[in-house]
Amino acid sequence: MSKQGYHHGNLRAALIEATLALIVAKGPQGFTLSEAARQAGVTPAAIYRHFAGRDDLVAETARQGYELFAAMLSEVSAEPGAPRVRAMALAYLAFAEAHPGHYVAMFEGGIDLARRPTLADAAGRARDLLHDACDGMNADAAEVTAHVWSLSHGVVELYLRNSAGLSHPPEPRAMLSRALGAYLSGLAPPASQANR
Amino acid sequence: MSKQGYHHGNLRAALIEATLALIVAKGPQGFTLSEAARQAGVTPAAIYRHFAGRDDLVAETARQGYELFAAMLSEVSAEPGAPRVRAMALAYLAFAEAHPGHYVAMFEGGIDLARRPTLADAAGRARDLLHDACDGMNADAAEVTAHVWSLSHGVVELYLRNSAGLSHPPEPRAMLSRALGAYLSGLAPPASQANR
DNA sequence: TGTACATCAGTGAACGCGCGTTCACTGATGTAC
DNA sequence: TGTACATCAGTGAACGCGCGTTCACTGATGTAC
Repeated sequence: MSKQGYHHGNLRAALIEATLALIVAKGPQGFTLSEAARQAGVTPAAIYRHFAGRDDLVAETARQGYELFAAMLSEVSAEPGAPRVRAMALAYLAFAEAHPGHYVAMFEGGIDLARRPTLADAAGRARDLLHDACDGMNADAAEVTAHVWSLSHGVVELYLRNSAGLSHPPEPRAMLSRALGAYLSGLAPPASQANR
Repeated sequence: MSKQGYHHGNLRAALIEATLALIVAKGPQGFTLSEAARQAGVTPAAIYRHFAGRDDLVAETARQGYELFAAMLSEVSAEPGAPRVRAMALAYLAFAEAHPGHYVAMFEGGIDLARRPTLADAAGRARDLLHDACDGMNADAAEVTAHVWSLSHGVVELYLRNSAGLSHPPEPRAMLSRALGAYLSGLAPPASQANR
């Protein structure tokens, strides 16, 4: 279906797919333009018809990751307040689990967000969705956003991707869920308990 | 004081120092054996008198980082319970801030803990200190350890090291402290409020 | 104190490697008439 | 339907580069007597 001769048909998409596979297999550092070309059945030089270079390919992969992530966040349908915040944190974990290549390109790819406006926009859109969900909680929305994102990100890095190096890491989903339970109930004023 | 001729005097220490400086300046990926040798005023081949190779040098740097980190944790003198847990989380942040080279070597250096027993030991010792502090809280100690570590790690990655890519990241110390406040008070049973 | 010698930390040249990128090119596609 | 031609996606060879690692070596240090 691909590779029907001289013209590839959809090299651009094939290269991004190869990038994802290589990043998953060998880490963001093990990723190589030459190998991506090889995997797509094409000469390294062909890549330059579609991307400005190595960084551009990784950045575009990361951008698609942010879009995907934002799409997952916007599909969260839990009722506003604590349930919605919790569902979004779990969506973050689910995203990292379901799309490890995108996740790594986004957070460990070494791409400078500041120098890539379209990437920064996509990242901002995802962050805004979480921020909106955190609005109306019993604290500053920006700070709750930062807390929830930090907690989720830490769980993903240390236990899902296991950079903690544990031989038997805990099940991240239930663990994150309970952490959020404690945090969100602690956010409520001391007298009135739990999340309304 | 160094470089008094043919013999360096303390090449091993100088190489680790160069590794730290390079990792801070160019990221764990930008670190190069050749450049570390250059910075220490020595031929690349000289490195092999002290380390088995590139990975070994980075791993030893990370190991010293874990030792340093454990030392900082063990100096925390806050009273047991919530205050101690909070002080340790803040010590994590302080460590990452004061020793960025060590931190990056430990968590972004791409070293496989499982294949380096001495490294894993050092990491385990640091983790045990946090675990001990979490014992006696109102929940499973291992889980509280994971929660607190995740939260601290997430704050460091996203806001101290700014992989969130924000142009004006929040002040991480106060932010982490408040997150812990909510989490720890949420850990207490609903009726009796706050941390005893 | 002086000399012989073992030890070993560092040299410097060389290696093979795979990388990202460039260049002039060529083959396939699709549009105009 | 057929032919001429512009477009452009891919080729393949080449480049310069810096890397990690090896090797036989040499110069300095320090110990034995």
